[in-house]
Amino acid sequence: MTTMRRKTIKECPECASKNIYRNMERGETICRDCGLVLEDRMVDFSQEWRDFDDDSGGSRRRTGAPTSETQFDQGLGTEVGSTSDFYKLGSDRERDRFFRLRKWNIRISTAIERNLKVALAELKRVSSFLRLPRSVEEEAARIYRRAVQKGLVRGRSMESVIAGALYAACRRHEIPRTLDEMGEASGIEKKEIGRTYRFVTRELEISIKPSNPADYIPRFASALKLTAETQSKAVEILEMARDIELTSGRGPTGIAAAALYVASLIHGEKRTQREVADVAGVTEVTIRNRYKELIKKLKLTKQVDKSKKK
DNA sequence: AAGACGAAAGTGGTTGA
DNA sequence: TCAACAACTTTCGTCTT
Repeated sequence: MTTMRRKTIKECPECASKNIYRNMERGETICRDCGLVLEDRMVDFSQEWRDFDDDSGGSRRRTGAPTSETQFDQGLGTEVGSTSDFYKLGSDRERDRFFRLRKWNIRISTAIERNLKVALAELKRVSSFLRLPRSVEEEAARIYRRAVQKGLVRGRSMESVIAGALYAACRRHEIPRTLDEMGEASGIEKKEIGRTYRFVTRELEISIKPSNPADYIPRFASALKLTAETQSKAVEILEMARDIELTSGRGPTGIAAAALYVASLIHGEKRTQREVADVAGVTEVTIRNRYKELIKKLKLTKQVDKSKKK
């Protein structure tokens, strides 16, 4: 069996710098010199764990596969006997008992577990589409499992609960995806995802901090091919904005987009409002509104004008 | 001609009586 | 349960580069 491994990058293809920073949690690899996000959107073809049935197993096999939230039974399924055990049994009574138990066990398991199996396959599909790290995937699976146990899926589609769980997991790990992205990946309308997300987090009492606009910056900046300086300028702007309470109550993506827009103006690598709006999933109007507030309240007018004259 | 700007009306969600 | 409300969107006409 061949296993495709993710190539380890040692040097930045853009500027040949070796100053590479790898953030496993976020699934991102970033060049510290030019700010290029190297692996953010790379496909992970690697196997999640080794196939224990292959012929290289044998002597190396000590325990089973690691337990995992994304295996429908945590990889520790039980089955009462197998039909070959049947012949080891003595009396008729023992045989009766054996079959009864076996039948029941299968009946109980299948309903719930078959659902979980399908659900977790869907979860994996969506999460790999979005290139989410395993930690987030596991968290989402944990949330989904609890939702099923509490009967929260009833009256809702399985897919929307999956999407909601993933959205929540991303937020908890501070690598938020927008509802638009989640919608695109899952094929569920973003309204619906938002609804189930709120419902599930409320019912399961999962508390989630309001997301920090700065969490969106690396991804947006990378999509717009902005330099590291512009990116850190945007973060700087966000910090200033937060200090004077410009950020509360506003949609975090809009603020992040506006900060990036302003930063791109200041650093003379201008992007149109349209371009920034598209990657951030907001409208130009929202960017304009946030942008006006920013330059007014933060007195950035001079900086923007200065770079215009160049 | 493209981009930026701003007014006006509409949408979906939250809040408080 | 309903109405007021804030944030954001859509649409469109006008100004600027």
